[in-house]
Amino acid sequence: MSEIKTLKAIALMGATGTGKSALAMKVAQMFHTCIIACDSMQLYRGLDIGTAKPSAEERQAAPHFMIDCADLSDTYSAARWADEAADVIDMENSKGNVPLVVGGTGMYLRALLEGFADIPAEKPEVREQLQALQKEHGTAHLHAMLSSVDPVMAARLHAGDRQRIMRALGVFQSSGKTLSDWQAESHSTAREIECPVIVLEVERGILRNRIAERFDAMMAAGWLDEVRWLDEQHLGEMHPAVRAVGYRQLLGHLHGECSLQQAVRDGITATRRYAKRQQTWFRNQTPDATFGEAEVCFNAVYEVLKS
RNA sequence: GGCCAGAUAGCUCAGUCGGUAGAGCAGAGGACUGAAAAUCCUCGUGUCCCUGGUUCGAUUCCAGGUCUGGCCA
Repeated sequence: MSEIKTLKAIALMGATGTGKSALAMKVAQMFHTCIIACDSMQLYRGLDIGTAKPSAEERQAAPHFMIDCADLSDTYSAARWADEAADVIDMENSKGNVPLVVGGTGMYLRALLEGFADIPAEKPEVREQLQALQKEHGTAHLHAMLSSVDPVMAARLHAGDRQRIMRALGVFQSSGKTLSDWQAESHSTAREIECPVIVLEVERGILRNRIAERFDAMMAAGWLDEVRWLDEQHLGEMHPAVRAVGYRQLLGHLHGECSLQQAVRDGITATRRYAKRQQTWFRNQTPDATFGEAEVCFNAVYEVLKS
């Protein structure tokens, strides 16, 4: 039994394109601390340009964690990220550092701060069967299945929400216990952590322009070659990387579904919608956070780190 | 200059046999407990181009005008 210690970190979150990484770099250098990427895509090796991954120089200027820590063949999850991030925080704390958790993946931060129910992994063959069923009979059929097995969860989920429905069925068929029971009964993996959350906000209209400009810059930097490489990995359509914003649209073009120009346009739109979803998340799921523009966020981080 | 076809939501268009109109996309808001850059839910009043005519009533029919395409000169 290790003694219970309180982890200390500070989270700087924000939608894609808000400039949180640049702000985090500045603060990390100023206080000689490290950055833990809270990003579900930057952790994959090979996805560089399209994920706006920090450059080698930037990673040298300030230590970064949870970047390039997985192969594309790995299956990552919020819980796994949270466990590994917590280890990094622990290690850095013991060196006297308060790490900056920086990114836009809200659920990963939630997993770190609140923990998840301790549910055993789903069996891969169960998942495959469910996917086949979904393809053949549709999502509503799976929802009906869930209703007979876990009515509590079924009532909570919309009949079209295939991802969550498949998760709920997968957990039940793998463990013999319903997801709602797991979530209600199981002890949480929550750890002791002290981590103020600061959310960098940028006015929607400005963010929209920035997203378009950045998308073009990524194209100019050779993003399409990266997507060609990704295509050659033959990951299958369920892999997170091939469904990621921008990658998905550019893959569509490579598969002859539309012109490059159209793929870029659709990719920009998809990125904007993603940013909007992130803003909705932070606005409503992290109500205790400090919200503001760069200066407000800098001051908030400064107040925490100077002590 | 002449002829033809258009002109309806931010965009592409449907429709109203004359009773003031609706889809897709875009956009906005929301949900979110191990794929989350995912997955899903909700939201449609707009001088129906302008002016006049017919009519109880015109966005719809008629005439003229303006603009945009196409064809002919």
